[in-house]
Amino acid sequence: MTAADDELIRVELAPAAALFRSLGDPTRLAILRRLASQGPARVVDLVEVLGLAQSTVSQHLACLRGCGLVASEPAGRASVFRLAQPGLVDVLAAAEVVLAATGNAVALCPTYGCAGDERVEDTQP
Amino acid sequence: MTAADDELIRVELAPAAALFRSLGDPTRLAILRRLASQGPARVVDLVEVLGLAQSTVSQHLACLRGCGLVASEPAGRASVFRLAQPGLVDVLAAAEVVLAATGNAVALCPTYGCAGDERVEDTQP
DNA sequence: CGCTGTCATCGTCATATCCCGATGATATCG
DNA sequence: CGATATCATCGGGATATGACGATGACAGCG
Repeated sequence: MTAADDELIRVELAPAAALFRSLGDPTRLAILRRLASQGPARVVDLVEVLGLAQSTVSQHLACLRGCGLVASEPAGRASVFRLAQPGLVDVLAAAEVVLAATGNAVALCPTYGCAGDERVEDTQP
Repeated sequence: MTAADDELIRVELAPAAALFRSLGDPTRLAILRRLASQGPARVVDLVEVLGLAQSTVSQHLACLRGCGLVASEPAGRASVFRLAQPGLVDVLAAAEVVLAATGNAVALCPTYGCAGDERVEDTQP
């Protein structure tokens, strides 16, 4: 019974995990916040803001579009991307609440995805 | 100007990205949901539910504890883990709303973290 | 009609992530 | 006191992830 539950649990949680994983990259998160706060943007605008290669930004946008989180419309010879899920701002807001409660302890985790390499100077050097 | 903004953006978003990344693993997500729905649990209980090695579960718990998402108390020769951030349930709930809106399109993403390897047979073969 | 600007895709590489088995620490029971 | 149960940590290996440059497709400008 538990042997079957193991996989059932994973399958059940896979979509949620995939969503959070999409949000778990600083680049994609920056894209979403930019689209949420300043409205639609072109790829070249995001390239300017992010300071990454155009191919990198395009690939992240393809990921977000594939997940249904953003949508694109052709505009002239460019593509304009916009948020496709208004509910995302609620997710981000709820996350901000948790972050405020934890301080920035989230940056202290030494293992497993918790950005263990960032400097976390809470006190002055 | 943008050159400086690049890093500022990453630093600003790093904690949020780390939080989402913690939530972006099926195993950690299963742990959190279990703790949220059924209350505190010991490591051995989670091992039973997840069907993974004890060292694996312990490491995930160390990650979650390091991030301040769960807390542990010694109880006899065991450790009892519980949710440390009630706000997490709001994050999960907001995510469920987005998932319902996207269907399970989130599982279709061919690249970048969106679980592109899961089978997504919407139509019969 | 040729040219330029914008975007998508491909292949590759360095690194991070995740899982495991083995080992050590600590507390309870007989 | 010795034995056992429970957990934390270490080191390693297979895979996923994210970045880049190069190339191709497509629309608009001169």
